[in-house]
Amino acid sequence: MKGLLRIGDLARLGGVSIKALRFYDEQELLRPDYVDPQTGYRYYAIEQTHALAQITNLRAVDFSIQEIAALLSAEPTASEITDAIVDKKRILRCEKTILDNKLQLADILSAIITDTTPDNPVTLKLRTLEDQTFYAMKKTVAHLGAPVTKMFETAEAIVATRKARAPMAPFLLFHDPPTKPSDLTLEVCIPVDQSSEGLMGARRIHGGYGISTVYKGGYAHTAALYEIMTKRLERVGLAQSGPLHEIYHRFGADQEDYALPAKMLARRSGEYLTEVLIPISLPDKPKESF
Amino acid sequence: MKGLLRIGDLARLGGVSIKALRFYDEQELLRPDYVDPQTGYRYYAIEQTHALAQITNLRAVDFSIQEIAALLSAEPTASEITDAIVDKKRILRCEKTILDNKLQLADILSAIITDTTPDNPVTLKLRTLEDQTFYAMKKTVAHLGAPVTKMFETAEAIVATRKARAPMAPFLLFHDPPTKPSDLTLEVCIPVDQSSEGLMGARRIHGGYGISTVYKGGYAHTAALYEIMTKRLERVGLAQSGPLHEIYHRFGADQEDYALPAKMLARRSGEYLTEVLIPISLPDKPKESF
DNA sequence: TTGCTCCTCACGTCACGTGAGGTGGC
DNA sequence: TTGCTCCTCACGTCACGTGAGGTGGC
Repeated sequence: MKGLLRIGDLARLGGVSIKALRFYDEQELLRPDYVDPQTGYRYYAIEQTHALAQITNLRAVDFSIQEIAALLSAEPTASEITDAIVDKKRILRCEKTILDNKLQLADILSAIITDTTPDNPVTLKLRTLEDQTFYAMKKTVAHLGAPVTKMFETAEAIVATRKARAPMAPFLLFHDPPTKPSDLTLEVCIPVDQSSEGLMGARRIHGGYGISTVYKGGYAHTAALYEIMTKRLERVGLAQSGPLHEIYHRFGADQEDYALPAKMLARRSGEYLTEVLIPISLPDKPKESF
Repeated sequence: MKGLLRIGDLARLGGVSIKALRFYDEQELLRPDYVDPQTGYRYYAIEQTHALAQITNLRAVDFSIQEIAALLSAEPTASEITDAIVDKKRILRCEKTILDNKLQLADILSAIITDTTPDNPVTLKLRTLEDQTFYAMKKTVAHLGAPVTKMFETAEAIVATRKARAPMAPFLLFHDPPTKPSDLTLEVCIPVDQSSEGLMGARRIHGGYGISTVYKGGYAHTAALYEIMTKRLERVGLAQSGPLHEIYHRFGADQEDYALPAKMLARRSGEYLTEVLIPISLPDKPKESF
């Protein structure tokens, strides 16, 4: 095969591995100019260094093999390729933001861990909060307990009549510290289907980060945990960026017509499962989608 | 199983999938508190939410399952964990730099592609240059041709006597534009083993980026290609950051005692394979190792 | 009882890398 | 002829996701 390159020659010229070339062949991305039917040896023309360069150029900026195949098989114009590169740059910037967020979370995690002492062993969890749609009812009440239960019953009943309940835990937003003795402004939140965004009173929370911890038993613990957590945030230099969330993963409810999954309910308060969550802000917000 | 969580409960509380929990079980990272021998059902204690939080916290900052298993199985102190996080941050920063480089390369690639016209169809290849050790001989010669051949012969012979030849293509650095009519300062470079760094005249190039193209045939093309490439760099706003490289992938050589692989050699100049490479600089340098 | 939860396989992901075991080419 | 190159399987990577097909639990 005079004038043709063997696979190893092209690999060296193109700065790729032989295995990569065999893979590109298999993927029909770069077929050899000639394959010896006897031996299976692949032979490439010198001009194929340019085809290979196109592939490696795009690989160098994170195009996948599939993307390259789709792009190049259509005999693209220069602007079609540069448009694709613009799209790819957007993705690369998203990935940078994700890394930035991880670096921030790493600092937060370090701080939290360093601050964990034997007399303060609560394991705090970094939480990523998803976007969420819920039905909200906000009120200022004299105290916790019965008035809040009433609010939840009313809210759940309203959502139930709309058949809009999403099977997620309901939660309570504290617009005042839970240690405040009276006139607490609270917001009862019932997750609803995304399709119910038009529902009166429906609200949407956008994603973010928080730290949280879960406990079992009656609600007496929340105030104490909140104090521990806010003190740690202070020591660690983190700012609370929103209202305290109390999330009811398992709780008591008398009425059966709420359309709640049975596993969310407990008969005795000793079986309750409650998450205490404090939102925190990172300087850069995560991009949620590519 | 009173008081224990089923896998779905823990998944919801921890914000992970059931599949993830089964995987952590299989990896012996988080075993259920109890497994029903009849049904295989996994049951978890509520305290395991904290163990799960440790895992998800580390996962959130890019620790692998193996790393987490190794770290947590040793009952680490707080500072052992934070040390590991510091290491991980270094890696995350490296990955950010890599993304930055890709973004830069994307701009360069766009510019190169946009600048490709029918009367200027040379496919330029983005090249990543590896660190390389070579034997270098620098001289100012009156013209190309015989004096350069002589330099290569001398250099190859010296390297051959040391048995230090690395099986890579030799190359020539142009410290003047190849279009200069006389008194060209050139540097002949013969790749040697890394172990030969102490060799007299051995030099090391550090990695970087370049653009290059390969051609077949006699050396008459280099000057013209250099002109085309530098003009394109100018139009595109890129700065040449080092001497032109002429890399001899397949070339003529009379003597047999150079210890060169036969496949590097050609009998007729029509069979020569030569790469013309211009180094370019990116604002940020790549980190070569983690 | 029905529907929901859980179970265990088995396979897919992405772009090759790493052998194993065997043959072709100069 | 020897050593180098090349060939084709087959398997591994990483942390699960996606079914298939079947059973347990309230």
